[in-house]
Amino acid sequence: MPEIDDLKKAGLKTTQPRLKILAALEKSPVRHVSAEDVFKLLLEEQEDIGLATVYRVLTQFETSGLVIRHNFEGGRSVFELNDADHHDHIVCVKCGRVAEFSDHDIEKRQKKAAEKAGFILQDHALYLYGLCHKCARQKNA
Amino acid sequence: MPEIDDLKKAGLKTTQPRLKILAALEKSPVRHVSAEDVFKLLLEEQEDIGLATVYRVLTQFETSGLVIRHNFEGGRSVFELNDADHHDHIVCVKCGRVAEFSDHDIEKRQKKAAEKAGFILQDHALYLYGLCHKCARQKNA
DNA sequence: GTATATGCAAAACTTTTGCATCCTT
DNA sequence: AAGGATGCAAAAGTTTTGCATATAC
Repeated sequence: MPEIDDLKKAGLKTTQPRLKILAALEKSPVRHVSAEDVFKLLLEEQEDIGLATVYRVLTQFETSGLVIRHNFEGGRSVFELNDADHHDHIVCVKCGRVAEFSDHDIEKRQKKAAEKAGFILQDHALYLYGLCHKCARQKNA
Repeated sequence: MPEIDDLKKAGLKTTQPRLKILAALEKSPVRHVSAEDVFKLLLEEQEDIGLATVYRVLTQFETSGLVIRHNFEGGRSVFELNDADHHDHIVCVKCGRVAEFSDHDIEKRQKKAAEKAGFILQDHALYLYGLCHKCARQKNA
């Protein structure tokens, strides 16, 4: 059970809710999910885990580096598993689909820009917004 | 009164609340403000404008391009006047100070990345998070 | 005068928290 | 057994909305 090791490494007690939430993130058909989404995924599998717990656990996961929290447009947080490979995101403004990309040069330039502004860079969020090819085709609706 | 022209150009009726809110954004000592911040600025000047109106007007301003809405970490939206010069932001995770920068190369690479992913780029948000020089100095507190 | 905008209060949403109970070690 | 985790419900924070009244053109 690799999930147990993940939790231990994160310094978290291996409880049922935490295991289930981690499994839900892994099994989810969509990689980027809100707390509500996770809650619903668990409901579908008859797992009786409260929404408050989902929020608490996702926040702990974020703190321990297991997941990444995003603040896309729309007000609510979305989460994704933190695989070691860093990447940025492009979100379709019409259908919400999320694609990922990464660009080493952009990263380098970000660090430089931070230094120039007198900051020690700790983190960054780069979100592109646009129309995915499917939505671009159907201008209507 | 240049503000009147701004509103007309934006296709908005020139009402007192809209003028006052626009003026507040211009006069604000801090460039990046939340709806609540605008509301308080107006209160200080004895302007009796409801918070709901502030939200409505800021959203209209966003739609018409007069202001830009940001979703920094922390859950609530912050707004800034949309001066023609585009720039990105770096936010101090400790004191909340916001600095601005711009990098033409990053912009170019964003457009390319979007194309590569099959998207038509419409907008982007690049937020850097770190410690400003003041907060980096005082590691305590 | 007519359509639109505003204020107020209530509602809608997302996220957090207090507290009694349950689970992990 | 002891401390931390969970569930529930209530609260807190932000943003939206319904509706009567006021304002701009």
